Amino acid sequence: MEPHINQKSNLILNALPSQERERISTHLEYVELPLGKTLYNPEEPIRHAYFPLTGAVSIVTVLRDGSSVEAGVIGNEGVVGIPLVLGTEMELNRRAVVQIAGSGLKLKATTLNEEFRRGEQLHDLLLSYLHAFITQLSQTAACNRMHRLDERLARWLLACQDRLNSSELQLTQEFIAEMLGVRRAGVSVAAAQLQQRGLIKHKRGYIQIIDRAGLEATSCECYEVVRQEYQRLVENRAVTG
Amino acid sequence: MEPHINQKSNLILNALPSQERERISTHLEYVELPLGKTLYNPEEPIRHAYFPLTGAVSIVTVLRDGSSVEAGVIGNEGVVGIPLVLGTEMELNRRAVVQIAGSGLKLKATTLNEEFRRGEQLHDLLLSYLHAFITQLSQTAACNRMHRLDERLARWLLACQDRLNSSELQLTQEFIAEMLGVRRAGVSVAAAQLQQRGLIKHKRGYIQIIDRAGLEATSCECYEVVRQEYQRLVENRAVTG
DNA sequence: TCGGGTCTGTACGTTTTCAGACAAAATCCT
DNA sequence: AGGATTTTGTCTGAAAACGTACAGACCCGA
Repeated sequence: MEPHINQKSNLILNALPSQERERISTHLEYVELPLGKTLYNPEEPIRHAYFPLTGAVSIVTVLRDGSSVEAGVIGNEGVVGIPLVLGTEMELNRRAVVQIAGSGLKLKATTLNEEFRRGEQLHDLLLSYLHAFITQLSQTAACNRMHRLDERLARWLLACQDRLNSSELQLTQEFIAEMLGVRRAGVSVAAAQLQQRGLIKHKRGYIQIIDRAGLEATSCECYEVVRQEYQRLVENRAVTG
Repeated sequence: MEPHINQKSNLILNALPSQERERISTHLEYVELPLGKTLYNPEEPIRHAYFPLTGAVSIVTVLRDGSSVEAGVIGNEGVVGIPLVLGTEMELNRRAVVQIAGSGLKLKATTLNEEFRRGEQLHDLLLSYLHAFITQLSQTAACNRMHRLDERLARWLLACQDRLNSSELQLTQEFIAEMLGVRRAGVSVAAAQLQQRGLIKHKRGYIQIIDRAGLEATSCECYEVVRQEYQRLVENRAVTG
């Protein structure tokens, strides 16, 4: 159902042919990804790419008034630091921040670039992943405009759980509000509503998903569309690649 | 100020070294891009890439209820059909539709792919352009959530004018509403407000920009952020590349 | 165990946008 | 010129989310 759950490995690295993977492995360094850690900021050079093993990293657009809105999420199905292979080492408007604590493997910017430019399997896998990420971005752009908060919250919780091994999330409403680009009080109301319908249970700094099917029914279509695209482009390749 | 205005050439093709450009040129076919023409639909194979010379193409996310929201715009600074080089020949959730009538050069999907995979200059230029496009998507995602309609309308009109040789746009409020993901009546009110402040003049199916500086002041920051990124990544390369 | 900091639930009036509708104006076609 | 069609301006009441505020609940460290 959710193939990228419960795997303590990175799907992109996994899909590499053994020779390529072994060569790259010698450059990989294990890192913890604690909640809230910033992997890069707008206008700062990106020094490493991160291949998450567990947990999730949020890519958020930062506005001039300091507010921020999540544009996409990256878990073990992807990699943080795509700009490095696109020929630039920074982003003007985005921050990468750990949303669910976990761990990953990091690779120096220059090494990633060299490997990418060899034009072997990593090259194609990254581009394929990128397409799925772009689908996520464009779907989120529409979602932010058209869908109600409760639908978007349900979508967001589902996407979180996909990157998690359990149904329990350690997140404050304040953090969620910043991701969804709404008031904290708004999240409070929406969460209460989901709980009242028996879909989640929540207390201070904690949300547990009780009824996943129910959440999927409440969520806007965006969850499903994005999931489908990742499955088509990343997970299938990970098997056949 | 707006280097990609007033050039009847495509910046990506322009930036190619002469040998590469000549080789590719033999495969290019001139096409008109009439207002409203659909270049591809969700879940349909993309058969050609389009390098606009004049006019602009809108990439819109299509939702299940048939409504749509613009995710990004592509003019002579870019190319329509990026998925082709990312290893897939379709998009699940997006449509490409001509927003400002013009013309372009089209290239068969397979040819683009072959050229891309040679790993020469086209490869790098497309990826560089892609990064700027991603910046546009992520900025729009935040913009759709955080900014008021009048600010977004101003932003949108500016982006249109950048792809145009004149200050006059042939567009109905209905069309604009669909791009911005709002009601037609909302656009009517917002446009009246901009006109009352002397920034634009509009009548049936027509908008003229009167005070560009004023529009820039009214627009949200998103216009400027995206413009800057295109300048950094595409236009500078077009000169030095 | 007590106090300070953090997090949550809830309230208020306000702003923005919505849905739907209708008539006036502009344009097109014959 | 006349009628049909398209486009626009405006109206109504309603929904959603806003900014702000405050008190209660919870948690942690001294």
